[in-house]
Amino acid sequence: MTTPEPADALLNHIRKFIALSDDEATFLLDHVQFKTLRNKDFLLKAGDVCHENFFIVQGCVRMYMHIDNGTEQIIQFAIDNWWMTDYMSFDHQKPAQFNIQAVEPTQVVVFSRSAQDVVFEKIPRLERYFRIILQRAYSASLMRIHFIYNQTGEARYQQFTRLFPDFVQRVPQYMLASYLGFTPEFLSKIRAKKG
Amino acid sequence: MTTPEPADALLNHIRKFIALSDDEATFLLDHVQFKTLRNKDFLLKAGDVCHENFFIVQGCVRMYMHIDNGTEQIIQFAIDNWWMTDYMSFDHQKPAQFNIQAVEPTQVVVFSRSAQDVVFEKIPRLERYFRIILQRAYSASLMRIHFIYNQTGEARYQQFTRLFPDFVQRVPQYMLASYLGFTPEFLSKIRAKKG
DNA sequence: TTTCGTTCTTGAACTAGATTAAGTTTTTTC
DNA sequence: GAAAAAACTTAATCTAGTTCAAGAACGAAA
Repeated sequence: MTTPEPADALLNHIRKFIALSDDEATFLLDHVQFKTLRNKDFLLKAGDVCHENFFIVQGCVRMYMHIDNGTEQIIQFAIDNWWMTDYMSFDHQKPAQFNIQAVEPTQVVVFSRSAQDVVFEKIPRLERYFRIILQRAYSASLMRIHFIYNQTGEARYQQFTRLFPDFVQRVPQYMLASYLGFTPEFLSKIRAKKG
Repeated sequence: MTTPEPADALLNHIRKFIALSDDEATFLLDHVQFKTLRNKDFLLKAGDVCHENFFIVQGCVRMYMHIDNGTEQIIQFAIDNWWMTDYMSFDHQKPAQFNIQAVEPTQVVVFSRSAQDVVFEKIPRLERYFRIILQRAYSASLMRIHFIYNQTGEARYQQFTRLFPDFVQRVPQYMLASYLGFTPEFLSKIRAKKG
């Protein structure tokens, strides 16, 4: 099985939600760029204004923040077919709070704020696509808050490994711990228990 | 100062984000209902399919879930000028996980799923409005996850009272505790410290 | 193969917050 | 305005998860 063309990955995903004529697809593709990232390459650094939205064709990126004690807090991962950006910065064109960085070799589609304005003007239906995407992302993040509040760290880890067994292999454990909201030491302890 | 007409409250809010002609406004208003809730009235009960999105004109509602031990987990509050629904249920037309209930006398605009389909068809620009709203709700909920992970319960309470001093008065403390992710007993302790 | 940096593990001491169980105050209802 | 219900407080005990500190394993580079 071959890796899909980045352009096809994007169009296929959009067409799961809205109809898009060939002309519209061409217009859209004329307004995006394709980019290949190595591990640890940055898409956004905290403090910079975020001018782009990113669609992950293949690979994995993380959104994170530096906190007080010199450590990092991972807010989110994005894998194949997810959009990721710092919407706060993207929307208001103010300095970003978050970093966005590849955690493995990753292919992305880059959709700039200015391109978005042009494309939405020409293809208003595309707003619908993003509305639906955001609706899902939003409700997923509310469910995540629910789980954070009502499950122990251990239960969250078990659930995560059950839902994304392959993904757990792809990122270092300390990143997983940060994403799940506890320390790497505690994750080690959880794993030790069931070996 | 008089309470704004519900219809005006909705139109004013929409017009902060997109242009809306008088004809479009009329068309939209023909497809929504207005509803007045008493304290504890339900907009949605877990298990039912959610067919509506709600705009809070004035008042306050909470979204919550029953959990294992007979207690309740509050996921979200919505006050004036916020939309609230169970997007998971609304989107897929599956049974809702959440309850949505008034916590004080509240006026809402009811925008049904079927009306939404009709209205989006006629006024595609409105998708833009919801896209922007959702973008903000989503990024706010990511920030919330960040704070849950990186601040103590006490710090979250202090921050919340600083940001929404009037709101703290409006809801019972046990609801605030649940929203902030700790027990009512712990909230009592925090408050005792600084009296 | 050695070296260096990064990631992972283990254990002991500690703390934020939960739980349980009364008791008290406030609000609602008849 | 009494009774019942709902909301809040206090204190003792308990635990999930942190912090600190050291060492072990792994991987990349040279």
